[in-house]
Amino acid sequence: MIFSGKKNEDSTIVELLASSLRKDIAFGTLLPDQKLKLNELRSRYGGSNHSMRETLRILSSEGLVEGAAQRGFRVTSATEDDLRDIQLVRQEIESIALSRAIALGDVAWEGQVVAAHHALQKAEAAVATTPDDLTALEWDDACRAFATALIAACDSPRLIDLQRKFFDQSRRFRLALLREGKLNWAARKARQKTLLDAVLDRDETTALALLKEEIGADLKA
Amino acid sequence: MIFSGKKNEDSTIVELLASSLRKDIAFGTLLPDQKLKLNELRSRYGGSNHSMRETLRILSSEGLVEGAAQRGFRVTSATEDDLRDIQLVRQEIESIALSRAIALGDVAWEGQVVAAHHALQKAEAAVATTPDDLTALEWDDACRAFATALIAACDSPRLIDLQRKFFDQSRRFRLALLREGKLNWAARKARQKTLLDAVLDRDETTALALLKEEIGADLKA
DNA sequence: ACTTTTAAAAATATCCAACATTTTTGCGTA
DNA sequence: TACGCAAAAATGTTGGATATTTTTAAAAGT
Repeated sequence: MIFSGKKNEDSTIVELLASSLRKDIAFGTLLPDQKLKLNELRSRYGGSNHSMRETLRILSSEGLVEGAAQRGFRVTSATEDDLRDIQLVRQEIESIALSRAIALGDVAWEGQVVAAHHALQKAEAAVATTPDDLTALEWDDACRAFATALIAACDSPRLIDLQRKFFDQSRRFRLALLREGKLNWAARKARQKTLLDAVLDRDETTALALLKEEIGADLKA
Repeated sequence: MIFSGKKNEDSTIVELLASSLRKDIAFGTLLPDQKLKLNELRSRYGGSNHSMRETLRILSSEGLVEGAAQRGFRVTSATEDDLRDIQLVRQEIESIALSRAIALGDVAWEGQVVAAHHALQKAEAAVATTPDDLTALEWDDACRAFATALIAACDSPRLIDLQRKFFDQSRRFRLALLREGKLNWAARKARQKTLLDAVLDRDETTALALLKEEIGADLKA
């Protein structure tokens, strides 16, 4: 790989804006329920009003932002109920997908999973010691990569897409837990290892239980 | 209700455009994989450059259209694989939601379901005899309303949203089956009635099995 | 004081016209 | 036939202008 790991696919302005806003929503710079006025956003992030509108449409489709006709956009709220709902959907979607992946996956898939798990271990260790923003982002990405790898072999583009979407919706909550130091690193490490082993053993029942637990622990202290 | 049943919520141009395009995609006026050039669309549906772009972003978030950076938009393809995938996701999502609804629903919910079933019966009878476009649309809406009512009590806004989204993705396929006269009205009627009864009896196992069958039959001849 | 009304300000939604950049197309040449 | 290049087409982006709607603030009436 010549151009290093993190490929910056922001080929258009709108995608660039979307990335910036996504990050700021994840880190809480833009708070839940905050009104997103076009001109304020433009002076902060740049871009024309149309680009910004398009950006907000995109974020809206990702569930990070909500728009109402004639009334503009606001950051999606993040109540206890929202958290529960996201968690529920993630558990269900990823369970279905993981079942299928366990049934369908080949050796190449197993390789992906092992690699993603390895990267995740490193990232967790790193963020546990030095929890700055950049490390946090990399850790969060590693979490996502692991979750994605687990279901990569599910043979359903739409399930994969849903997994991605809901993981992104859960970012805010996970990063908040990290910030508050409420993550149990030892327990996570053990659970992730056990999950990995169950997956490699094609032990569906155990794997699903652990996956649900992992998703739950990811979002609630 | 003063303003009759079908509330036209297209308060903005973009929403209006989106409705038009949605309909044309559902009916196959816009074909799968067809390139959607902004200027062509504008001369056909009206609206400015930006309104049309925003519209396409919306449809894109609904899975009806796909966009690639610098390469514009095209109607989402509709292969056998796509059909299978949509069907799979619908079955899984709606199963989860229906389980929850059966567990959580109250009498008011049962009422909704009964009402939606009744409307569906009428709509199926109507479309079976006079299959013009308008009747077809009303029938399709009744199908959606029934499916929506079934899961309305699932207490998960996101599951409800997913149901809506994937139902809309499946429209094209269902309307195609209708056009080709491949729907078995008698079997549908019987199945829907049995499903209704199972739901009212809170017989989860039977209800789920029938729901999956119904979704399958809805999309494959 | 407390609504209700009204007027002003702000914000959203839309359009037009222009331009830079990228992709696609058509054609001539090796 | 395949290749490369120039022309044409299409996308992405901007700025400015305007209509409409929502929000805010002030004024009026009870």
